[in-house]
Amino acid sequence: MTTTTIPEVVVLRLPLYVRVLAALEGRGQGVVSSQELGTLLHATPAQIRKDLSYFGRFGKQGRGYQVSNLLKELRHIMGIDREWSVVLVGVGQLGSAILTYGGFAPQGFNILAAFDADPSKHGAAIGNVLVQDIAQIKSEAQRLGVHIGIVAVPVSHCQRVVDLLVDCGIRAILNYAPYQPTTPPGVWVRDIDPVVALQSMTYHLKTAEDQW
Amino acid sequence: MTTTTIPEVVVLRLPLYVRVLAALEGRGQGVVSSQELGTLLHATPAQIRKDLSYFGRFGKQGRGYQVSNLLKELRHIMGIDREWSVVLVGVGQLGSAILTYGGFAPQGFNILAAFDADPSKHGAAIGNVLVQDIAQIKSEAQRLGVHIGIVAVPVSHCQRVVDLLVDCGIRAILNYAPYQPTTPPGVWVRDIDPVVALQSMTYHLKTAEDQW
DNA sequence: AACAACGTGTGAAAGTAATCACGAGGGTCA
DNA sequence: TGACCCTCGTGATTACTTTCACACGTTGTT
Ligand SMILES: NC(=O)c1ccc[n+]([C@@H]2O[C@H](COP(=O)([O-])OP(=O)(O)OC[C@H]3O[C@@H](n4cnc5c(N)ncnc54)[C@H](O)[C@@H]3O)[C@@H](O)[C@H]2O)c1
Ligand SMILES: NC(=O)c1ccc[n+]([C@@H]2O[C@H](COP(=O)([O-])OP(=O)(O)OC[C@H]3O[C@@H](n4cnc5c(N)ncnc54)[C@H](O)[C@@H]3O)[C@@H](O)[C@H]2O)c1
Repeated sequence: MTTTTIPEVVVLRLPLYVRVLAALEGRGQGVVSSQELGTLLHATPAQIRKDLSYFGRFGKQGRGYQVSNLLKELRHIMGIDREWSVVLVGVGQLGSAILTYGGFAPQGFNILAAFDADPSKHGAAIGNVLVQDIAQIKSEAQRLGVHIGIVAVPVSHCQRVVDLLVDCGIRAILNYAPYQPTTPPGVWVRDIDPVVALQSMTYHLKTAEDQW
Repeated sequence: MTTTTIPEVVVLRLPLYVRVLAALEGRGQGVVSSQELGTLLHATPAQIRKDLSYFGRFGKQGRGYQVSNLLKELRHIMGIDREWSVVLVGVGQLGSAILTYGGFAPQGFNILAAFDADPSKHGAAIGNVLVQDIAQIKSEAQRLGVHIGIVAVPVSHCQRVVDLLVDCGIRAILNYAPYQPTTPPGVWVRDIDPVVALQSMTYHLKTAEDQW
């Protein structure tokens, strides 16, 4: 058995592949070439083929890839052909918006519980969940069999909340606080920070301006 | 004049450098070594030094970097020592949340106007801005001298809205729709999609599970 | 003043990732 | 059936990134 370990860049691209394949399927397209996928993904055909070849041989020479089949395979590879249990920590402005956002559940990410440190929020119902005391998180997380945590607390609390989630056995964390928490090996973190995204663009805007 | 072009990976890291330097400054720390920065950024000291060396020689041997000075320099390099004018397109659930989020203005990103296609939203005041008709965007963007656009419309409208922004002369776009729009060269786009972030983690969760 | 400890800046080396380019098949149609 | 056009999968190549390792300046100590 030849288990090559997959480059992380490839793993980061897989969800994008799934996203466009799902769009193609929704549009009723049966077959797609690496050429066409490349155009849709702003990547070269060679990169698409190389990426997919890490996982198997899904295409047919002379034709391309069968959309529905490739989609099914990739979903399985990524582990998104199943449901994942998610908890949210921090039910403020952002946390409330996340709870009412309808984009997670259809993708198999079910936010089963929400926790906050502020007692005045406990018992409130937002989206489909009841806000609970953060002190309850360990027992609840274990009871619910939670896989993933979403962090929406102020920067100053980010690290301690992440530590808490790790202590609950959670090994994947989506972090909205503008801070990179430290985690033990085997715990995955993705940070979302729109300000950082904006700032990496102003560098280019400025640089374009500068060459007068 | 030796103008090496800066690797994009480096540009993407600069905002993170600024973020931790600002925290260090706020905490009153005067000097920092590449070693310590590396720890805070989960990077090697060598990488920090190499990254900074693209832009100049900011450190002092045997000591490290003066926090406030390095911060000032990086802010200037990134073009975030000034104000940027931003418009939002799509004032729905997410768009409204963005308008009321207090995290952009302190970093110099001023959302000056918001546009929506739905007439029933026109005239509404959300955050500090009035929602206007999308038809007005070109004249308004030009009047306001807008640099950056934020897109929060449904996927189906993403490409056309992006095209519109480009037509307004905007060359930096923060896109929240789960779709990668096509843009002409010289236009910068950053996509934010929490689902994609989650999906790239489930791959690892699944893989960890699989090795029983 | 000599020495030790420290930490930068940077070429060189090692490690990753993207692209090239081509053999091998699949599909189509006369 | 065979000629021709497509497009995959992949080793080889090229390009890019990270890490190494050390000369050299700075600070502090005796
Ligand atoms: N990435 C993004 O798109 C984005 C957008 C908005 C806000 N943010 C960030 O998200 C975070 C929250 O922002 P917000 O506007 O919702 O702030 P907020 O103050 O409205 O909400 C924070 C919530 O976290 C709770 N909290 C604090 N410490 C806690 C703890 N230890 N355990 C559990 N709950 C705790 C508070 O009680 C509060 O309800 C901030 O870090 C902010 O910078 C990110
Ligand atoms: N990345 C994220 O964190 C995140 C979170 C939530 C939603 N989203 C995405 O953001 C988008 C908006 O989500 P939402 O929940 O706010 O949806 P929504 O339906 O509440 O809002 C969309 C708004 O866009 C407006 N709109 C549509 N077409 C337009 C056009 N051509 N010009 C101007 N305005 C137009 C609509 O009138 C509506 O007000 C969706 O693509 C969604 O998937 C992303």
